[in-house]
Amino acid sequence: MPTIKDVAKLAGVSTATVSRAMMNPEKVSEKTRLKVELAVAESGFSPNVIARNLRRSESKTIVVIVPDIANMFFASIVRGIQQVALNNGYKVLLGDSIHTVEQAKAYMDLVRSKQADGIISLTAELPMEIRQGTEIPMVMACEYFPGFPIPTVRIDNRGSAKRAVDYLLDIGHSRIGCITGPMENPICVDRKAGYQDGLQQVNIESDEAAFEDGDFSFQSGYSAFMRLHQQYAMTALFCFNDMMALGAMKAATQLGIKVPQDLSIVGFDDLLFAEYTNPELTTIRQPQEDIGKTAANTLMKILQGGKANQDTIVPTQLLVRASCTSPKK
Amino acid sequence: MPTIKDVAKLAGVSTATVSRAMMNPEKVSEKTRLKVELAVAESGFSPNVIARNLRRSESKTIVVIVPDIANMFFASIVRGIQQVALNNGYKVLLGDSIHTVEQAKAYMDLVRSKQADGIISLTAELPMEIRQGTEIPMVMACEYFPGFPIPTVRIDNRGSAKRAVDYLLDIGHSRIGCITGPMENPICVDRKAGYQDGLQQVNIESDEAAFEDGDFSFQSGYSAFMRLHQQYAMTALFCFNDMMALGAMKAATQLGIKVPQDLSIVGFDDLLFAEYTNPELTTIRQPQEDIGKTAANTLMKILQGGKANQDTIVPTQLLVRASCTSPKK
DNA sequence: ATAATTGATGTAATCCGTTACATTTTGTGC
DNA sequence: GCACAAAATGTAACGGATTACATCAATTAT
Repeated sequence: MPTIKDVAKLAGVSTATVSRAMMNPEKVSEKTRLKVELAVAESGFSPNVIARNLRRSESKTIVVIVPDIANMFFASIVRGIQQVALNNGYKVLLGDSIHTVEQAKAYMDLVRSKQADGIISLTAELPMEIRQGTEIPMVMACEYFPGFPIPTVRIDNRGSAKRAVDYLLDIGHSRIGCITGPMENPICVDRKAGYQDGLQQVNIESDEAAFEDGDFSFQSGYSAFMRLHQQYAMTALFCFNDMMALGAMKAATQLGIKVPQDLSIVGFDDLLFAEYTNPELTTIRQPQEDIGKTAANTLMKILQGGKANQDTIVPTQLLVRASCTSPKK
Repeated sequence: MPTIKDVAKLAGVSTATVSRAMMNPEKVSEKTRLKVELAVAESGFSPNVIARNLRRSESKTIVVIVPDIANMFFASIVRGIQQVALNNGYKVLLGDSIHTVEQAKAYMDLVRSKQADGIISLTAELPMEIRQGTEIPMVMACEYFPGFPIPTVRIDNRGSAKRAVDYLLDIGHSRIGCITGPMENPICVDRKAGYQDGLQQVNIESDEAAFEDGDFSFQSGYSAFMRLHQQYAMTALFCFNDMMALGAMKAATQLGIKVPQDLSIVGFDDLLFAEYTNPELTTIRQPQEDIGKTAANTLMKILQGGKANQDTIVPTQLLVRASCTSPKK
């Protein structure tokens, strides 16, 4: 592999001039620029970016921490991040933390060791240290910690959940089951509050028997419904994500409960498959790619030394599809 | 950020000794090792990996090129890769090529510019140059080019497709539609050949009207079935992936065609949701995580200077679920 | 006891661009 | 044609680790 020295020799100039010709073309004369370009082409020179990064002490790389790469919810967000990052000359290192704090910490250390410039975390399962602030340029997306000194990009979880429940109430339901996510997760607390807001508004008392915990997986939705079905008579079900909604739908079908005739189901996220379930799934749409782009833009701003919004809330949308109908009289 | 010099001063030794104490502890005396460790802890030193990489001229990073990160099929493969990479001290840079050769090339350039040591490509949409061999350490997974000098990890597409068709024939079907992928893709050619092998074995003539192309997306499965339904009377359908199978299932349902009573459907891949469709989808299981691990192990071997198997074929499995039944008499 | 070997440590070159500073060239104004 | 400013280019330090080689001390063999 040729180095900048080879190019310099070939072009008959100094390495400094070669560097300038490539980085700040306006700083060299037309003539030498052409000489250099020719020499670059002839030698097939490609700069060693590691050396550049060392000198500049930046890596032009950001790390995205996802708690579970196999969870489809994160895919489109990552794509959004990637687009913005690429446009700004950054690469994206994807880190699957597998829901462990240690892994997340390992990825955060990449910034300390200068291998990455900043982090976008799609999980709140992070080391405690950062609770009291961190020098690491960092943005959280989707998840958050209340009172956390890190910019976030997320949705109005409480309002969105209320929106879903309002819809079910509107079409006549009053006994609405709820499959939550892990309740130590703040966004789940918010969504549960939103669910309760909805009921409260029409003076229905919230019943603890209406809740079952899931962990956002298909499987957990399935088993949560199996439990819920035994403890709570309902005509509608609100799930904290689409995967659990699909799991619940399978469980209901197995139990001979017809969706939507006997049970209306609302999900959350609007994953790609939501339009292809049978029946099609009514859900709260999160603009995943937008969330990714916004988070990436926020991080870019921070990396350029600017101050970023502390919190950006992106809008959601209720998508009414075939999985809901009015309850039978 | 403290550097190795600071640590050296603090420990009262040379930088060389500090470096040795950390990299080859057996090369320094017990006593100095402890001094150094203490100094490292006290100063909070974390080595600048960029500097190390420059000196060593390696980056301990591999790039994974996926054609579409939002396609769930790749998620588990990436996870498998990531596990092996991490165990070997490598980071994973995820590159979404968005089905474009230019993007793929940009990611390949990371190796030339020393930002990455090797590549695992999950797509065959790569620059032509590599057809005649490449110096870049590289492995392809899932996809491949026939007669391509790059190690691959993949399944027996032809045999697996035949297996699916054999099953449908076994349970009594003889008119079997087929939704393919893009036919410029060699794995699609193989699967089509497998389909035809199956029919030929029982002396059924292959009918071009039985085929419709898709592009592996939900949407394309839906529209392909809408077209296919008009041109070919069938009792069973074989789709080249699960997403298209689900799209086709939706189309059939909308047309009043009952699955599996009126139409049996077999997919391909066994994505996570395949068990949760309604009815549950019969499919060919690809061991995605294994494919990822094997590909990563192969690349590791290459990076260590070893010779890797040219091709590794991993086994698939037919998973019989509820989306198939014998045709009505 | 002395030479030879082994082990521990230090010195300084090296990886390859970038960039502050010095120097030379070119250009402008009078 | 001269003085001076501006533009172009060169020289060399620098980033922060690793490592070949040199040096010195301790151990072993003879």
